[in-house]
Amino acid sequence: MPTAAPTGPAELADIFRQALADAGLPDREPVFERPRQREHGDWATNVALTLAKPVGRAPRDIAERIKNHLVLPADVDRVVIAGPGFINLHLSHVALEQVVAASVSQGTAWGRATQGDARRVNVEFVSANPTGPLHVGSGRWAAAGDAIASLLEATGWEVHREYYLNDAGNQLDLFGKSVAAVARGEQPPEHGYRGAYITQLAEDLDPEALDGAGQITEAAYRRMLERIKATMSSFGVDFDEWFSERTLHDSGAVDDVVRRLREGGHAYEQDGALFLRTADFGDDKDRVLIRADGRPTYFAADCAYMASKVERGFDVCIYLLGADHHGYVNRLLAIAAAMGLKPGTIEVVIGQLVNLYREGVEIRMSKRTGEMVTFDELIEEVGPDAARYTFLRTSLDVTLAFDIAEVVRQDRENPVYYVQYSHARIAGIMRTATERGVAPGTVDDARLELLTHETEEELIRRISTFPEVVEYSAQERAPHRVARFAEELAEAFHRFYTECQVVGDDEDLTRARYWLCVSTRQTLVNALGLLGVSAPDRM
RNA sequence: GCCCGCGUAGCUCAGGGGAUAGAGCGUCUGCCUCCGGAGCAGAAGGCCGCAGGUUCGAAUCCUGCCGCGGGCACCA
Repeated sequence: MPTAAPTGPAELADIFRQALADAGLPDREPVFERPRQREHGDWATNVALTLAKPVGRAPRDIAERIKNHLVLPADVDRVVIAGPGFINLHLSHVALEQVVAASVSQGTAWGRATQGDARRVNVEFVSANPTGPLHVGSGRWAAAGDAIASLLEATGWEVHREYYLNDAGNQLDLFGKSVAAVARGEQPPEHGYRGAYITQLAEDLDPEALDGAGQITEAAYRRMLERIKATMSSFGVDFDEWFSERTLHDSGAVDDVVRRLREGGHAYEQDGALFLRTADFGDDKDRVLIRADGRPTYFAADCAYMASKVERGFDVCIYLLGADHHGYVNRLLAIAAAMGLKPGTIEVVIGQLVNLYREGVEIRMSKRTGEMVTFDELIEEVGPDAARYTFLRTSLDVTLAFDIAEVVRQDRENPVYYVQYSHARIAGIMRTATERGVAPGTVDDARLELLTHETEEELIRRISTFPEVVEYSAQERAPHRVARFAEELAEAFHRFYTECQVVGDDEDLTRARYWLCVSTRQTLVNALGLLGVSAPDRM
């Protein structure tokens, strides 16, 4: 049984480059892609098309010349010149058998890749102010940040998941004052916090027992933090670190970074305040580090926070921010430039916001009145799997229309169940196989060459693309690619299932199909795992 | 006004410069003596916002315009 991997784009590129040289054609890096149409084979390259102009010959003629000089490995069955001059490669059945064997033997490592020297990446996400419960919008960042982190882990990065806690400054004070006011039976201050959770906090925290507003603030903050942690935990997101802004002030890190920026010549005083020349590095205007009254701004803490990340040894720091914070991108990059960081060290990923609907009717959330659907409530209503999947199947570049009624419905309206159902179905087949006394043997002994039904080959081809999907999704910070892949994989499986009886009279065929099921199940588990969605054996 | 994102089927959305633009939902038609029908097969439904440009080739890249969302503090 073959254990090697099928020929991929990297090997093909080398082979084609050699052919170009042997054919006396100019050197060019051939790009291989997966053709959309099945008839166009497993890999296609347009290299002949790109050479047509410089060489001054028809693309199909060039393709013919390249083809005549190709020295191909055994698992490439056919080379076909098609259309305007594409060179299509068809892999043999042995290549498919290799995929089944490899996915089974690699198990949870299937689809993962390693880097020579594991580089460290900090992924910071959610980081909502601890002045209220997380709202639904934060759910998108929780799901996406966690999935991006998982994707980076799967491609060989050493990943640190981090939540930045704004536990210093005006907003927290205002939050404390709001709770204290309500506890005394007064109205919260103007622009203060209100809503049921404030009332609840005011009732729970006895102002008599707490000496002054400072302690109320502290107690209320602790409660909110615990609630946020509980929410993240119930959603299955596990942060390596809850980084406190206070520590930056208390340790002198803020003063430090301000001093360093000043020494670097990037800061100046005006109107009694200290400004950082962020405009020199692409920002719209310079930003205040130290206010005229001597207090550092939130922006100064941001500088210290970035410095902390770099000092902690991260090669890359990803900030996942909502579109309502996109104005921060340039100033964050400007800080990085002012600190002399290598380009690419700081990377900001922007996600568009979430609009909530119920049965097509938009639910307007108002922070001012405190009326909103909290993330807790959403998880409670739709469950963590459906919530995660819905957040993740759409590109972060698109404003998400999250219809609670649709997501909560446990039927085919929700793609997450379609994917999970395929896994449960496989588990069901496994149970049947056991009941009927099937002895599957090992994948290496199975006669995988029997898997020649069209739906079997399609399923294996789909499985074979999983490592590429993982790599591309990680590189593009695009977890929705994994979700879409899972849907396509589930579809391929359901078609196979409809056409092919797994547990049947033919023992060899039963064993071969059994291992194809194992391969599919492993791929589903690995894909859903990257998204933080469970793969249930029964539904 | 400036900055960011989006505009693709009735709705929600995929689509990595390639070949005949896809899926789910909704609508319509079929498929359960057989491993899970939360499934499968099929039909209908598209000037890919508009106009230019680059390219052998543009839904994809560039420019302009239109529309929608978000952002433009010595708040965080």
